Formats: sequence, C-alpha cells, structure tokens
Amino acid sequence: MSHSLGVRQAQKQKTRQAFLDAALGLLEEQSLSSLGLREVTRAVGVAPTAFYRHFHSTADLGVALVEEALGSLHPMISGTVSASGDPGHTHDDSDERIDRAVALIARHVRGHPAHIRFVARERNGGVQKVRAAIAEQMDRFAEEVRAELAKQPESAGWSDDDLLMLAGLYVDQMLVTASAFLEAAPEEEDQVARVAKRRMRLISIGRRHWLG
Amino acid sequence: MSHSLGVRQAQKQKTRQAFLDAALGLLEEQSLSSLGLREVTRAVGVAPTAFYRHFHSTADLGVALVEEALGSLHPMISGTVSASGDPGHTHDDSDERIDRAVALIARHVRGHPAHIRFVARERNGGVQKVRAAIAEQMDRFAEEVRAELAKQPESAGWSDDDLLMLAGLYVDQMLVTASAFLEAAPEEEDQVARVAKRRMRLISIGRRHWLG
DNA sequence: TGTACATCAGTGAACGCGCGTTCACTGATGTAC
DNA sequence: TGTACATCAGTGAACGCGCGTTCACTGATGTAC
Repeated sequence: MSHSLGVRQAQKQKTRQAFLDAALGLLEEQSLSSLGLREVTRAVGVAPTAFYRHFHSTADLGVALVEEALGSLHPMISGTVSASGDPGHTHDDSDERIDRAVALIARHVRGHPAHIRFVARERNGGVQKVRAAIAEQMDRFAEEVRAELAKQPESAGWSDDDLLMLAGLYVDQMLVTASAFLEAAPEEEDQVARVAKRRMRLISIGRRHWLG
Repeated sequence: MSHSLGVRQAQKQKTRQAFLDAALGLLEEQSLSSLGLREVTRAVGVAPTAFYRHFHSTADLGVALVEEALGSLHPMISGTVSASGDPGHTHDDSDERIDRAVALIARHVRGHPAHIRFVARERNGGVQKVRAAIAEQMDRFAEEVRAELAKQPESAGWSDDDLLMLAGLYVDQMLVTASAFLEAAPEEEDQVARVAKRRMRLISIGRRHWLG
C-alpha cells in the first residue's frame, strides 16, 4: 500500500474528480460557455463555495477536462498509426491498418463518448483558453503522428513539412470520424465506419502517389 | 419602386435582421447555448419582450442564423468546385483549381468571419436543433459538390457513393480550412493557405488514383 | 378622400428564480515535540 | 503514545444582479366602406 498521499489530499483529489465527472455529464447537453458553477456543485452534492477550492472558474475546469479527455487519447493515436500488420501477412497491409484504425476509433468513442463530445464541441467553442488547450494537444498529436509516419518506408523522400501536413490531415480526420460515430444511431455505425475507411483509403492513396 | 411589403412588414424584417446581426456579433465570444434573450435585445436596443415577436427562443434564432450563414455559402461552394481553367491553359489545371478554391475560401472568411465562426462553433455545439440545421445544410453542400464532380471527366467509372464520399471529404476540408483562416493571425494566413492547398492536392491525387 | 375599426410590433412593469462571489465558520487531518 | 497547535476542504448565510416570461398597454399601420 502506498501512502504517497495523505487522507486529506486523497479526499481532495476524489472531490476534484467528482467535479470533472459531473461537468462532463452536464456538458453532453450544453456548451462550456453556459456551464454554471452552481450547476456543477449541485450535481456533485457539495456547497457552491467548494468549487473555489479546486478551480478558479468553469473555464479553468474546462482546461482540466481537456487534459483528461485528450490525455486518454494519446495511446490510441500512436496505436492507430504505428500498428504493424499481423505477422504472416506480406501483401500491402494499408487497408488492414485502416480497418483497425477505424475500429479503434469506434471503440474509443463507445468507451468515452462524453470526452469526445466535449473535445469536438469545445474545439471551436466559446471559451478561448479551452480552445487554445485543445489546439495545443491536437498539434502534439499531429507531431506524434508525423514521427510515426517518418519511420515508415512509404515516407522515403518526404520532407518533414509534408509529413506534418499529412499527419494533420489524419488527425483532423480522426476527430471528424469520432464525432460522426457519436452522432450516429447504432444501426448507422457501419455506414459511418464504411465512409471513414474509404476517406482514409483515399488519403493513403494520395500519400502513395504524392511524389513523382 | 416595389411596394411588395407594407411599411409594417418592412420595419418588422428590419428589426428581425437587427436581431440576427446583434446575435452574430455576441456569438463571436460565446456559444449559442449561453446567449441570453435579454443580451440580444439590449444589443439591438429594444425591450426584452420584443424578442418574442420574432423568435420562440434563442435556439430558434440560431436556426435562422444557420440559414443566413450557410445560405451565403452556396454560391461559393459551387464556384469552388466547378470553376473551369482559364481558356488558353491546356495542361492539368487541378493545381490552379485548388489555388483558386483556397483563395475563394480565404476571401469568404475575410468577408463573413462571424458567419464562419458561428457555423464552425455550433456544428458540434450544445443546441441540438442548430446542430441538425447545420448538418442538413452540410449534407446539401456535399450533394451539390457530388453533382459537380459527376460532370467532370475525372469521375468516369466512379460510383455515386464514392463520389459522395469524396464530396464530403472536400466539404469538411473547406470548413476546416475556413476555420483555420479564422484563427490565424494575418501573418499566418499564407502558411494556412499553403497547408490547405497541399491537403487538397493530396486528396486530388488520391482521387486520380482511386480506381485501378 | 375621409372615417371607423382591426391589427400587431414594440413597451414597460412585475414576478420568482438561480446566478457568482464574499465571508467568517467548523471540524477532521496533519505536524511538532 | 499523547498533547497542543496549524492547516485547509468544505459549509452556509448573505449580497446584489440579470435572467426568461406574463400581461395589459399604446400607437402607428392596414383595411373596409
């Protein structure tokens, strides 16, 4: 048993997490810019003033939510791009990679719908600090994807600049796809996946013929 | 002089437009989901109750704004895709088409920044009816782009389904580009345009090699 | 053209309510000895 | 281990304020004759 945190600190973190969870729930049906402090404390079950022990404002809470939501995405992003073909397959595995990437996205959306909704909503939302936090994370994703792409043989001859352009295109497409899954009714999911895969495939074909 | 509208109707329309303009201004710095009725009437300079003569709610006003904002976009979309090369050019004009498309987008963003901001923001925003209105318009755009693409010789052998996929990719990319122009500082505009063009180019290359 | 009545966009007072923020507080947890 | 003091997460009352909505109204515009 680690006792790296005292009882007091542990309880404080628990309450803070309760704020984040409650806010995320409330944000399914509204934007951060209309989220009220009292609304959140009511959902958590504490006095309104308790809010100030954890955040300066709801915008501040929003920035914390960005870290939580996009932090949980980093593993997925890397996995999506770098996944190598199963051993035993020697033919062009890019279609398989795409299938697995889209499946990973669908899985993540099912597992963390509120996180995705929050990011998609606030990426262009009314709170500047939150927009900036999301933009920064998305830039980091693009940079990570570029690094993965750079390792692949298909990237021979590509400039870093062009790779970043391609990486950005992939990252944007991932969020668009995730958002489409969110909006889709269960029976529409297959159709969303089908279109997402073909978009990715078209981009990959463009990649293959980009040079020369 | 047409007198198709009485003085009363004309004045009412003028006030209604004042509501739309004022709301659009206020929405530069917040989301529709936090826009207040009194806030809008204050900006227009009328009594709060006057609002109800024109809209049921701010969500309703939002739907009207979608019509205004995306209505003004239809000409641009068609122009962007269908623009044929200047007479006298016989070589592959797709790079030129892309340059002109991106220039058109930049121009539109400079001319109607608040409209673009509103659409980008509320596309995934907290007001369901407005999201639906935007989705419907975007679907119409995709359909129109598909129709334009279908006329081009490059589309020989393409299924309608694949063309719609490609059209959707273009339409999404247009909005992403417009949104990037919005966020960009004046000196960053060139860089945004450069990346947008290369993305479009990569997609166009993917298109060219999609079949066979 | 003039008159009498109908329409209706915009008014202004009033309502109950939830908001964000302040402040002094309480009592469990942490720390020093 | 026990005691005395410090810390600080969460409390609860109070504040002034702007909110959305209701209602009966006013007076300019429209219409019928």
